[in-house]
Amino acid sequence: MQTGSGDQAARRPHTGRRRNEAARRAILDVVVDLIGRDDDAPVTIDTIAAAAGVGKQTIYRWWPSKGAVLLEAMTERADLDIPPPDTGTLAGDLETFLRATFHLAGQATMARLLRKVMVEAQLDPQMGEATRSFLARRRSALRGLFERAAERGETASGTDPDLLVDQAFGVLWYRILVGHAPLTEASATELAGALTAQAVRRAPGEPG
Amino acid sequence: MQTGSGDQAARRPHTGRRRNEAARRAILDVVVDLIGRDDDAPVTIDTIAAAAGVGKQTIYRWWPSKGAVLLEAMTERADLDIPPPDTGTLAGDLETFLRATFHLAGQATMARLLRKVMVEAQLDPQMGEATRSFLARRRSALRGLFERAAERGETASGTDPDLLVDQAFGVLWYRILVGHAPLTEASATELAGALTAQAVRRAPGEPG
DNA sequence: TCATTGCCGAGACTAAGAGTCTCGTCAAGT
DNA sequence: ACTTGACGAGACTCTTAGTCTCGGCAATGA
Repeated sequence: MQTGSGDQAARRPHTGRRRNEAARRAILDVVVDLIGRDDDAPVTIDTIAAAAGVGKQTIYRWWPSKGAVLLEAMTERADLDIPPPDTGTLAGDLETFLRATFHLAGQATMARLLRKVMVEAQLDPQMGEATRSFLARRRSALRGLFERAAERGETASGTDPDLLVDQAFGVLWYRILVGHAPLTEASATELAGALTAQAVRRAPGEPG
Repeated sequence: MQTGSGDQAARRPHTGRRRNEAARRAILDVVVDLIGRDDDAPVTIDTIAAAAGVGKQTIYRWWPSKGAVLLEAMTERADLDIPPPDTGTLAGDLETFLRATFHLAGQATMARLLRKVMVEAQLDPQMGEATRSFLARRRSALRGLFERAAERGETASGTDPDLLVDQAFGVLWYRILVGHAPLTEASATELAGALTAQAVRRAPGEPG
């Protein structure tokens, strides 16, 4: 997500008062705090601004929409907390990655944040694009695990890594949005095992 | 979704003007028509009422919210168009079911309808419950295929049908909501093959 | 046939929330 | 000191869901 109108800095040197980084942090932190509360307090621009001790215009100076603020709060945490693992085997990599992912996304606050971001992505095309781009990074991280396994000769040819990736993130998002089943780390492990087998499985007659 | 206040009929015989079934049909049809249009015309209660030639109150007399109308329009089509198949093998059943499901959900109008319903489900707890209940029916239909295969002794013990089901619908919803990849029938077939193998796979040492 | 009941279309109205605009203030550069 | 632009505050517009009210009309029962 673009952070404000920094492009005019290219034309002339900056003068005047500088942006308040503390306000930026307060806004992002307040979003997570408000969403995390048990009472279903409304997370509106007004409540965010009030709780952060900030004017509404300060929010819109830094982000193009409310959804963009939510997305950045989410992105900060997701990109930080789930680095791609390297255990040496596909099974190990997958289990590590999926357990960490399910653990993070399964926390109540994060789950609610994800839901809200996905809603905004459906409502506003610009948010849709930004969200798609974030999710592409996550998919790419997971696909990398399969590709590395392929380079090691660990997987069968002809398996479609994109489908494997969508099966994994599909379960995650489907459960978060529908809420019929929790995102447990046990299910992450089970899923990792299934996807490993799916990637490794040989076509009939293919040498192993 | 409950259809209006029919419960007072239990107390005394109905008198007065009856509900207009034509208006009900017009409303549901107009919703699909509006959503299907290429121009992203707003699908609001006002535009629905106007296009259906109906007063807004008539909509709210029959449905508790706008989301409920969308959900019913969706439900009508989904329950109708995807009967559980019975080809005799898990592989055949799965492929038939998933191809039909992906085909229906992959149509532009249906996909947009699904997106809107999912958004409403996130925004309104009552809609969340109603949507969850619809999706539970779809999951149950798919899980039935696995359970029948298990009764035939076709699948391995210890595979979790709920995870298999969530992988299938997960891919569907993830792709619909994120929009990074289309829902092709080819991918349905590939997914059916993968899930079949997952269900049939034997644990090491388990007799086949 | 005629009164009662309750749905009908129409549209005014309320409430909530996203995003804009303005104002007086304050801080960073020149 | 002066200029520039971010700051908090809050009034304002706009959209949209949902409610309320009205006169009209259709089905029932006496």
